[in-house]
Formats: sequence, C-alpha cells, structure tokens
Amino acid sequence: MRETDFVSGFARGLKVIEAFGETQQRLSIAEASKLTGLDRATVRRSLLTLAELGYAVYDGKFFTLTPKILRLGHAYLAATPLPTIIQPHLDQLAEQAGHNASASVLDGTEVVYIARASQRRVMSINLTPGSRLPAFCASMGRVLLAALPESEARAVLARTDLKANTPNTKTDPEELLAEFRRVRSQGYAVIDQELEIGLCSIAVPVENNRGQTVAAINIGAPAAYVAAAEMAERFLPLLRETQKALRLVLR
Amino acid sequence: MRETDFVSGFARGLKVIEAFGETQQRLSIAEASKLTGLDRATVRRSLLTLAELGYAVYDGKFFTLTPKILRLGHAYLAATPLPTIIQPHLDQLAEQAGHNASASVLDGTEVVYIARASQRRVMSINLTPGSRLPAFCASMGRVLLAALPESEARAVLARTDLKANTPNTKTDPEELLAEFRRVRSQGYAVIDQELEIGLCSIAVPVENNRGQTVAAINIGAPAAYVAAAEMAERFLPLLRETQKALRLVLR
DNA sequence: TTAATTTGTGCGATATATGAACAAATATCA
DNA sequence: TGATATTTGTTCATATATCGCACAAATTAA
Repeated sequence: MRETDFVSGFARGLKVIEAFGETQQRLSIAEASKLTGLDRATVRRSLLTLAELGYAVYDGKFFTLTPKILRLGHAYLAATPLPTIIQPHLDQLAEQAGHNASASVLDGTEVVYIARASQRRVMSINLTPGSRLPAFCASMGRVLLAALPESEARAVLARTDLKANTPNTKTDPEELLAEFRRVRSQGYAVIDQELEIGLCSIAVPVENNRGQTVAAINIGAPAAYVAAAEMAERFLPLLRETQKALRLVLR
Repeated sequence: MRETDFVSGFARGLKVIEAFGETQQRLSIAEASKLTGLDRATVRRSLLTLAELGYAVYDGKFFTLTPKILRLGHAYLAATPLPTIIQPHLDQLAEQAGHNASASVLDGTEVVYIARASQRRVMSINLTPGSRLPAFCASMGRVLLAALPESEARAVLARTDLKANTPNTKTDPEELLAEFRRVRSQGYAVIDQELEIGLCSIAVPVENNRGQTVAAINIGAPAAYVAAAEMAERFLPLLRETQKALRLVLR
C-alpha cells in the first residue's frame, strides 16, 4: 500500500471512538487527547465531526457517544453470517443446559463475543457481542488457540500480557502450549476459575463442513453449582450436538 | 461549527463502514462506491485504511470487515452505564417470564437494542445489541415515542417510512398519535403482530429517579402461546417490578 | 475478438493537521 | 480570600495530506 492510500484523518477518528471504551462515556477534548495521544486540535475536529454526524453529542464541555455508533459494529454482526447462524443454536443450547452459552472468534490475543444466550448472571462483568476477554485464560480462547498451528499459538502468547486473573490462572507459556495440545486431542477445553473466581466453563470448536475451526462456543456455570470436573460430563454431550448441527450448516 | 472543524475524510470512512451492514459481508471497491455514493478513489483509500488498521481484510478483490470493528460499537456499550445496569435485571425478567426480554433506546425513527436476554427464538430476525427496528410499530418504540412531547412524536412520524409489515400494522399518523396518548396514560404498550405475524410484545418505559424516560424494556412472546389480550395480565406485574427496581438505581 | 466494467494511479485544486499563541476556566497555595 | 500556576478550549497561518478527476491498465462479459 502506498503512503497516500492511507487516510490518517479516518484512522485518527477511529482511535478517538475507541478512546470512549476505555473509561467512561463522557470525554472532554483534553481527556480524549491524552487517551489517544493525538493533538487537542485534531481530537476536537474528530469529535465535532462525530457530533455533526449524530454519532456523539456535545454539551459544550463533554462529548458522549450516541446509540448511532452501534451501527458501525452492527454492520459486521448483520453482514457476517456466522453470528446470525449460530444464535438460534446457542439459544437452544442455553435453554437445555440451563446456563449461559456464548460464541466467539479470535481477534489477535483476545476472544471477541459474537453471540450470546444468557440464562442467568454469573460473571461480574457484562458480556455482550463485541465484548473481549484474553484468549489464553478463557475456555473459548483455549479452543481457538489450540486450532492454530503451534508456531502461531506461540506467537500469540508471546504478545499476550499473561497476567493472572485469579490464583488459578495458568500463565506459563509452555504449560499453556501443553494445554493446547491436550485441548486439541480431546476436542474441548475446560476452565476452572482461571478468569474469575467462582466461574467454570467448557468450550468446543465450531467447525465448518471442511473441518476448519471458524469460532468456538461455550457454556459457563458457577463453580458452586457445577464443579470443573463435572463440566464435561454434564455439558459435553449438548455442546457436541450443537457443534454437529453447526458443522452441517456452515460451509 | 465552522466548516474547517469537520473532517470529511473521517465522515466518508464511517459511511464506508456502514455500507457493509446493508448487504453482504464482502464488498468490492466499486460496490462500496455505489452504496456510499463516494468516489471510487476515496472509497478505496478508506477501505485500505481499514485493512491497514485491521478492521478489514482485503483479498485483492473483496474487502471484509473483521471482528475488530466491534470495538467501535462496543466503546458505546461498555462506556454507557445503561446497558450494563439493565442487563442483569433483564436476565431475571426473561427467566421469570420464560420469554425474551429486551431493552432499547430511541435513535431517530428507530429503536436500537442495547441489551437482550434471550430465552427462545421467536422472531425470524436475529436481534442483538445494535439491532434496529422502526419505532412506530414496535412496543418499545411506542413507549419511547409516547414519552416525547406530542409535537416531536409527530415530527418523528413525519420522517418515518410508515410501511405496513403485516396486515395488523397501524400506519395512520393520527391513529398512532392517539395510541401514544393511550400508552402514556396506561404506562405500557402492547403490540399485536404489527411487526411480524405470530409475535406479540409488551413494553414499559424505564425511568430514572427524576422520572425521565431513558429507555424501554419489553417482553416478546409468540401469539400462539400468549394472546395479545393476555399480555398485560401475564407480564405487566413483572415488567412493573423491573421498572421500579431500575428507577431506584438510575440517576 | 471487442466491448464493458472494474481497478490503479498521477496531478492540480482543495481540505486538513500541526504547533504555537491566547483567552478562559480551573486548580493550587499562601 | 486573592494571587499565581496549571489546565483547557479555541483560533490562526502555513506546511502537508487528501480529494476527485481523468486516464491507463487489468479484468470480466458478450
């Protein structure tokens, strides 16, 4: 790509939008400038542009994003068949399991939720399509990383901030790579409170009819209800069934 | 705002992102140019910028959005307290009702879903946070429009494409305004298959502790299970309870 | 093959970013 | 409290980047 094929005003504007996610919903020009590292004058122009287009409102002091901004992410969710195809299967899965079911894809070192059927609230954080979690310590992340060639998985781990969320979190790269091999051979991953104390989850890959892993689905349950050791026994048959149904419809 | 405070390169780029939502996930440069009405050279630069930043991938012929694009909409969902606060209440509501519960806000002539607790699939379309429906024929839309001053509600109807989705859809502005008055006085709206045949729903406003309507929540049920006439009897107590709980936590 | 469409690129005209300057607002301290 | 320092929003001139046109190259269709 040539230098002049890059619209830096656009790139700067996108950076400004993302700055809102990191903290609160209200940002002053100076705050946005600090978060993005862009010049105050530049940030101001981006924010005024967002306001002019209705993606943000300005009260003279703070800018706030409006729901119109959801159109941007929704362009992906609506245009990509995967979330739409998976959602009904997920609804059924969650209902049968009596626990939350989710689907995600890998984006760099993180898993991104693309669909979710929620039965009850068990996590402290609110997960919706678009939510992100570190891949290395999430059940769906383990499944997705296990599907990569080992060299790639290793590269992802190398640029991951392997910080322990709980005392259970595995953070040693070699141990994680061994875990990926185990996940690959058994076809599922179980997480025992590595992400959040009190939460267990089990995930399987979603494959298309050519056998390529295109996403992962999981079921999460409170450790108090379902011990990690029981996760596979309780939920693997349901997950396998959903996995099989999806393999037939995904090309 | 001064002319020079508008970054048109940014605005053009956003338009290109939205073009993906309207059709499929793959767009060629020429297609994107047609959809946006922008010059091909401009669209090409925007798309290459998106690709360079990882928001899209380019196979030399077609551009496809990547899940990274979800960061943009998610900046709103994560930064705005409303979805996060409402979600657990919605989960509980859906579980008690045994049917899907959703929350939305008004954006122009449309309602935008900001949270959803899905129990089972009843609609032909897949609703996720960011999904949009015409406000005039959705239960939450009726509630949100009823909360506006009548002149504003009238103005919204004036710029709405009042097309009937089903034979039941009310499309006469005066009839709709009368319906809004009824909704305002009774405090809830019931929709009987105006959006989709076989689907009934009931919505109430979500008010903050100053009595301002900041969102709407609803329960949807298949008409085969719950007749429109029974909706209020069956679900209004649950909705009122959730409404009351939210009023206490929203400032 | 020709014709039609799509894509890539150079260039002049136009729009935008930059950083400094300044005023207004806010915070700090005696 | 009042004086001073700091932060913030805004404007401006100018250097730089982008736009959209026109044309060429490549691809696709007939």
